[in-house]
Amino acid sequence: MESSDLKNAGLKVTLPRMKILEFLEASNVRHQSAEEIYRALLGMGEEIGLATVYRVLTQFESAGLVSRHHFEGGQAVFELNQSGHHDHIVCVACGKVEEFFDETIESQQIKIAEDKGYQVTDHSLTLYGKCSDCQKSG
Amino acid sequence: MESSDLKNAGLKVTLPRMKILEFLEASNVRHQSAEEIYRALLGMGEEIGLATVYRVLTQFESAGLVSRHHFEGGQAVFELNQSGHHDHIVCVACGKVEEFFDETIESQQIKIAEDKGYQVTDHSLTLYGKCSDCQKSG
DNA sequence: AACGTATTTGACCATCATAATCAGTAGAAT
DNA sequence: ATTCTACTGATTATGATGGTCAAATACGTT
Repeated sequence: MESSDLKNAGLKVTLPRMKILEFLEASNVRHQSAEEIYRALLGMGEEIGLATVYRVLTQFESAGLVSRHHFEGGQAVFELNQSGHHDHIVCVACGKVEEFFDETIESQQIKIAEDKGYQVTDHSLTLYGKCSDCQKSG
Repeated sequence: MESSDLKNAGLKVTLPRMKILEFLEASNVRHQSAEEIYRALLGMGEEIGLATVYRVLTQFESAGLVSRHHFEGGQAVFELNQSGHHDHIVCVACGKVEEFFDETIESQQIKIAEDKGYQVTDHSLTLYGKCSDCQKSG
């Protein structure tokens, strides 16, 4: 149930927040920009403002419900935090985003940081390349 | 000599380009935003426009002379491509940026991409954490 | 269920980083 | 030196996102 997610996150249960959360959960596209989410909701006949979408997504991020990624290109994309941590591989031709998790890389990152005296709080790893489909067609 | 760098890159040798390249080579700060570079040049008494700095840095990037990084925070930072490829670790407290290169991570990235059928063209890996100095003081 | 208050919303404007325009200027080829 | 074209710089435009504020709404209390 989504409303409990919102309550657990310390957010008042409001219509726009519910709509956005429901949309993210129902959508089969995992990485979407604020603008895309906004347009999708408009297209579904929902009355919502773009500013609200930005605000709510930022609140969701602070609450740990979503993650914000800055791939190449202007807009940030948001994804629901349902599975655990993972990194991304982005097709530079079609924009498709896939996820992966690699224990070797994860532990190596920690080790590197420790060697340099850093306490890691976060990291971002994104691979860019051409997916198999785009290699054939392009 | 810098002018040959510009010629090799297919760029006409002009005063602003020389000034920016010289500045980057002379500076002991390796990662700087367009605005920072602009202000530094102004401070040195150079007459240059901000638009030119942005334009030239973008040209340098296309020519492979510099790399552009989007760490957290609004502006992109630029760095001269003098050493080979490396990744970054950024202190979230003081903003200090260090560089590292790890063969294990590099090869593992290629392997992951290949397993998924991707042809890697690029990647970006940035670790965020607290450096040893900032751990002590805060 | 109705009320009251503090939060939230949405329309609009502000801002920030960066790109585009365009008239004037400066490289470089003749 | 002249001419042609690419470059520069001031300004304006743009696109993503945050701030403002009056109107609307959620939710604890009666």
